[in-house]
Amino acid sequence: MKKFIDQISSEIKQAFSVLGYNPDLGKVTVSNRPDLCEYQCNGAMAGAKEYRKAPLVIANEVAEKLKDSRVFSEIKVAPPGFLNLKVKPSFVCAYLKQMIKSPKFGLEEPKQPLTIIVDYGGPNVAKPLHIGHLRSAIIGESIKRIIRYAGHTAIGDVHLGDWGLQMGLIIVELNERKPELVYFDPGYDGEYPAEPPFSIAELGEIYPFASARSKVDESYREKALQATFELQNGRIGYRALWQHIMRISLVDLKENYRNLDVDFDLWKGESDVQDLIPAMIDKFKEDGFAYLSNGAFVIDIKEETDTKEMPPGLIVKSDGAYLYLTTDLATILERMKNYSPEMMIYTTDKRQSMHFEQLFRCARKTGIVPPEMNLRFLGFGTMNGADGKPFKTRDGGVMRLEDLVSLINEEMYKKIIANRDVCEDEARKTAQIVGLAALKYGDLSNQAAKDYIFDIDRFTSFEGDTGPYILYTIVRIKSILQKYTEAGGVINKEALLAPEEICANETGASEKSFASDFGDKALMLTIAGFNAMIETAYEEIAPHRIAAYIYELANALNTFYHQTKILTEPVNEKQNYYIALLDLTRDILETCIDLLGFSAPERM
RNA sequence: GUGUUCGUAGCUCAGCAGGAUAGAGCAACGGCCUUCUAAGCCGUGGGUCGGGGGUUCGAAUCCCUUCGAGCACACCA
Repeated sequence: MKKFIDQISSEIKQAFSVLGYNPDLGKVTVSNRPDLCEYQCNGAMAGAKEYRKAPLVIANEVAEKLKDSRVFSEIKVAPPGFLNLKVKPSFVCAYLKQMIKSPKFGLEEPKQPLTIIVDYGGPNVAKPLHIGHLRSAIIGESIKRIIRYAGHTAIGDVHLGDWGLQMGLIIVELNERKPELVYFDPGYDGEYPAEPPFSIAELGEIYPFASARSKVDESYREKALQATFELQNGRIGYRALWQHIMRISLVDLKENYRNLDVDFDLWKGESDVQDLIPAMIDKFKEDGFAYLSNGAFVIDIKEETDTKEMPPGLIVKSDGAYLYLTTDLATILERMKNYSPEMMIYTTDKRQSMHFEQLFRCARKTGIVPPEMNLRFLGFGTMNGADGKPFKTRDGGVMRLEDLVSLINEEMYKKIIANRDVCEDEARKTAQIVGLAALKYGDLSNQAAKDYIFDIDRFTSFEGDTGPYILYTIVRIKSILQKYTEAGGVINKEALLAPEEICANETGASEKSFASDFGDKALMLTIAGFNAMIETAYEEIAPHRIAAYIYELANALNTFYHQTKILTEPVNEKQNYYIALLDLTRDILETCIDLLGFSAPERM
């Protein structure tokens, strides 16, 4: 259904048009002076020059034309030519009723649904997930859900880093520690053991150790590079070892992502496209895109309009090994073949923007994707500690994701038992739900591209613009609705009568006695903006739009809540109306938090 | 050096296809619970939107310039 603001706009546009002005001048925006009006139109000022008339004259003409409008209860002209608008409660109620009947609260389905691949998560196999992986998972998951809600097909791919140097490092380190293992014997031709020669705990410890050593020990690093090369070229013992690493790690990764309520459709990785690479590179050479430079194969991607140096894309290293770019290109090739998507979105740290610029240019230039293909890089900022520097543990190390999650859950648990009388089990469960909301909302309420300060005290606070505050609002609504139905009430979703209709049944009450200028009007208008907000969030791929919206909606609800006694309301029509409004607000809030990737408990 | 992102209240952040008095939250201060969850609501104080130019009737928002910060610049991912 048409957006609320567009419906208002078309009313004004028509007036402009009838008066002989450009209808586009009638565009309406939400007021930035809520003390004066609900919506405003600035078209009279914008059109003054073109029509050589004073803006006030134009504005007055339009206001005169609209004085019997079915939409507006008030149209005022303010110098130098603002049109200040208030909407009739009956008009808003009618809109809300229609929202309730429409799927997705009136969000229109796209004319052409797209297939969009969202590449996020990006964990490296055998490396423990740390907080650096958190943002990719949280943001990507939300984007995927937003795309789906907007009516498109989204395919989430975790895109594992399972084929790079870290594998070589692990192999070399393992060789140092357990040289007797058959995997390292080139002459071995028997079956390899089914049981892995290490535990997940060992694996988690081996990588950081090896990585640190490779940075100070040149020959060690050389060995790791060599092992990486041999793994990629099919050394059978290394492949067997790699299988073990993969199996153990994946179990752990899936567990971690499940705890974050992050879910991937595809568990593809760099290794999955290795078979495609040789042919792909041959084709690049054949077509004249790839050429030899300093012993490596590169693709030139400079463009005439470039104002910066653009290094060529490196496809094959001088030692014959492949790189990030190679694998990513092959991945695009495979995705095109399997899913023919219209768009691909990559959610990684913004420091990789150069890489993606190279990747996208290579893909277009070599024809792997058609020129009109929408390839988007959504780089996010660094998560910093309270000091503004990259977040570290107290002893200066990188914090593990699971440690961070339990830290927050513990904090939540303490607050819950301090404030409410609940049993241990429920407190733990609630802490987990609220903790995840705190974490995700804290992240997603910021613009993704910016760095942000991760402040555990702030995020886990129940006050202000936080996840827990949003959940608290939802729980409040649920509590009232539950009491209402327990007392025998039946929720009638469509009981949204306009105040004048309710007042018709109530002697002596005026429309002003409630609704028109009070909390519930603001609440209704916020609700009416839902579909417009979702459209923006999708177009901008911006979860923080949703966060801002639900904060506004929660505020409107709480204001309404405090000035209205709902369960004790004696007039039936009024109470039904309140209940319907609460019910709708809860539905929308829960829909929105689901798009951000978390949920609300029944009580907290 | 080249490019890029960004400088908004004491702190953390919104607002940026130009609009009226620049908004929230935290922190500070003051009110509101015998009645639907006070983890809430209402209110007060706090800002030359880094500086300087320009475009415009009108700029935090667009353009130029300057200062400051982060990040990236072929054989890691």
